[in-house]
Amino acid sequence: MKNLQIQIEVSTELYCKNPDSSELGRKIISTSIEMINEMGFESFTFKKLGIAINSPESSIYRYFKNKQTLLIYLTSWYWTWTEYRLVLATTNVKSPAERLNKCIEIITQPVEVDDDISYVNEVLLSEIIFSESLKAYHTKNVEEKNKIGSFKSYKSVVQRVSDIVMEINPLFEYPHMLISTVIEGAHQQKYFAEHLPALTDKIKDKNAITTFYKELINQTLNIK
Amino acid sequence: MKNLQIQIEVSTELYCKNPDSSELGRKIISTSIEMINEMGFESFTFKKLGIAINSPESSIYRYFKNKQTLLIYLTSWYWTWTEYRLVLATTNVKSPAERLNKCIEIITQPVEVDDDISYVNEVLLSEIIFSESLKAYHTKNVEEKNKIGSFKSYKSVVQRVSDIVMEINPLFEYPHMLISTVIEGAHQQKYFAEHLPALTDKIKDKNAITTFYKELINQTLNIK
DNA sequence: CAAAAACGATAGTAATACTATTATATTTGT
DNA sequence: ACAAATATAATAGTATTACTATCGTTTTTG
Repeated sequence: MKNLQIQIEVSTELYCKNPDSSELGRKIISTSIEMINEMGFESFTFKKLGIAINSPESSIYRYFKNKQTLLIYLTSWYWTWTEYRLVLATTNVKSPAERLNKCIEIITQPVEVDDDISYVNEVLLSEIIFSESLKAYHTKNVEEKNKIGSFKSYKSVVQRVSDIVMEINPLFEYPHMLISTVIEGAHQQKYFAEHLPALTDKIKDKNAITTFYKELINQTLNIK
Repeated sequence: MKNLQIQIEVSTELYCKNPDSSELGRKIISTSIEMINEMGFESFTFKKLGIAINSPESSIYRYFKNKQTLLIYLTSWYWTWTEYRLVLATTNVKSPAERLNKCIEIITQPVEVDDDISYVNEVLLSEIIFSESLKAYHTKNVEEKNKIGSFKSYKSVVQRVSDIVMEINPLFEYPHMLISTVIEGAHQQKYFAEHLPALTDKIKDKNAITTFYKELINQTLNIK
């Protein structure tokens, strides 16, 4: 059941040629995920990627307009995949509070096991999302990118979890604010723990961040 | 009382030559604040700044090693200044809950009036902090920058507000997480409201974000 | 008023983020 | 099986960015 193959569809606006459609395309995705993880998004370039996969830079440009679009592609893939995970984890769970709890776990924790089937390493990809995804939408051309649907899958995840919040507390005025605060917060806190520990607290166990945001939500929505 | 001049001291590690010490230095600061606001940090370059202030690019490099360091200088200035504002707003307020409330207002709202005395336009600077400051520490060399004290003033603000949280609820385990979540969250929500509204909620009045985070904190700490 | 420091003007470099061209290899429709 | 279409490799080239270096002139300061 765990290993059934699902096909992640990414909006056609996010690539020139679908990387899923060829060997080279898949190599571009899998290798870029590894490289961005190792060197960070700024240091990563198409030239370096070309050398790593033994293809000229110009071939990569046939798949992606530029490296920002590649990052958006990756985040889009991640959030589409994550929405599947949310659906899977919440179907047949009656209690909305329990469903919300499950969702918070999924959105606040990096992925720990790769399914080993596709060319996308989900563990490394989730690391990228946690540490680099905000660079996908913190640019001068956000609105343009947003207009062509670049952030649709992320927004969809926020909407889905917000819907559960509204189910629990229909009078709560800021469900989207709450959920995007939790998602972005969880990413940041992990980053702080690794690089700027003074901005966060001693992480006793690896679930501390999830625990914190669960509590935050339960208190805010008066659950239990 | 409002207009008494305070001298903001920025760590000497953050500049080559103190921009506060010369006409050119002050022009670099005031003009870069305007330009970063207008065009965003990515589009801003020392070459463009040089043209704007009618000085060669190389003169700017005599003050700042590079544009990232300039951004860190600006954020450092802002947080040092903000800590003064926090002190001013909380001295002689006995109730810690009331002090915390005041602090949340200050850290979640952009500045609205400039003191018109110094060469630093605080209104524009706070806009930069809200929309661009995360770029100051989201780089490959964060730890190196952190080691030389680049983020000291930001950490100091987080610490100060966390101390109030601990005063209110000494058993609360995650005061720094809570406060940095609120600061970063407020910045992001403002950005979302402007560029990606689906990730936030209808902002009825301009204090909606502050209201949201005040409530979040009050609920989390069981205040009132 | 002499020495030091700051500034302006100009030039130059390596890296980045692309675009363009053309020959070769591979796929695919019939 | 083969011609046509498509994909890729190889190479070259451009504009911009992020600097560094040099040097003559002005300004400051002890």
